Amino acid sequence: MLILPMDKQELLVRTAFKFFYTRGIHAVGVNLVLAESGIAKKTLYHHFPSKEHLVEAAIRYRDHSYRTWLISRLENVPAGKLALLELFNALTDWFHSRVPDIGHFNGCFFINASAEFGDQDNAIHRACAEHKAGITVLIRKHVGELSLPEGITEEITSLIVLLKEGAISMAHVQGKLDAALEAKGILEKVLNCYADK
Amino acid sequence: MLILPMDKQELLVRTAFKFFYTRGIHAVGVNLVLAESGIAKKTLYHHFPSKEHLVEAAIRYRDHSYRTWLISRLENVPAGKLALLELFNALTDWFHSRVPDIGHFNGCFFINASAEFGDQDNAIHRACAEHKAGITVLIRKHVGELSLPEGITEEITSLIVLLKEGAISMAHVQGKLDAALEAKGILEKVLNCYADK
DNA sequence: CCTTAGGTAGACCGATCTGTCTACCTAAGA
DNA sequence: TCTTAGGTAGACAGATCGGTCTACCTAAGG
Repeated sequence: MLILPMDKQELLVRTAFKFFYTRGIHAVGVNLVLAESGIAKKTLYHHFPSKEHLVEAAIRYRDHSYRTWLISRLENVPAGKLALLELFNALTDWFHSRVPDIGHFNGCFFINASAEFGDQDNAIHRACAEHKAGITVLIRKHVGELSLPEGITEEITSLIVLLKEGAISMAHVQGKLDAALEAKGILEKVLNCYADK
Repeated sequence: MLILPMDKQELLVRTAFKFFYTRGIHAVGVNLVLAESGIAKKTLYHHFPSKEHLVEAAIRYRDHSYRTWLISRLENVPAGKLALLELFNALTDWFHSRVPDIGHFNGCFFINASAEFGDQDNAIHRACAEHKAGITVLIRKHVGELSLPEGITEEITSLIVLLKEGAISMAHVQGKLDAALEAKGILEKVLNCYADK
């Protein structure tokens, strides 16, 4: 019986992500990642030319796992309005750290990383912006299921994205873990408003 | 004629804020702040027992200047709905770096600082949360001018805060500098919805 | 068994981090 | 004018940073 050797590159990325997410990127040195993962520095620099590339890999890793989680949440309810409301249920579970797949809540990794790399031209910042754009596309697709006029579809998409981002901020900065529930209540009301017209 | 000696403590705080805001807190060493301000390290540690205390001073400084700016913006329009919409005009000016008082836009300093100091119990994080709570109080006061039932007042306040935080996130992470205008449009529609009922 | 090639370990490098220390400089009061 | 106290300057210390280098270890092929 052969025990498969752990893929060290993936272990590095997962370990790096865990620390970058919980403690911040500049605050975490590669030595800590190496000590925790039991991997040698030479091996890290064999796989990644610099810490920055490790950070980018951590961002791609989180982008994939977060997106995968969110997609599956939205797929498991009937398309349309219910899926849009489910988004905020999912956020609430995330805020309360009830989603093992994506770990203990510590704000949005992409917002946090953008805060540390504020320059819009920075590769890390750009990767964060692309993640957000991808999530917006996902949301827009679900809004499209409502079969509203295109202008309204865009407007609802904007509203949902703004509410979502706002809820993440309030949950993290102020510890208002039910911010997404507030947002959900508001969204319901507004959707009814649109329906009445 | 006596030339008043520059208050070195204030110069330290202003210089520190400038760098912390534009480059991040962990990414900026005290040596850089000292070199830029021309102040000696001993003087810094005479006024502040540690870098962390300097960071807290920078946060208090920003809290004061930002709050002062926002209050004056909201005071200069008729109370009520116009003031609420003016909030988003002010945000738009901020995002486009058209407000010299508060400098070039680089996201919300308090969100950024919270990202670097994620622990809710951390003094820096708590100071950021208190700033946000203070701004929410300010907004609630203006919503109160609409003389709506208390529940509705709270709901509108939540909506505005969520839209504001969401707009800040989108403006910084994705560079959508007109996010506050989108939010304003949505707010107008929603307020009309409430009025119709 | 021997060779060889490539991944691995961790000592090491110069730079930079926060924070300390001594020596000095200046201004106020006798 | 002399004393004295406190703010100031910047060298310094010890730790840690990102990144490099040499020595080694292991597994495959002849």
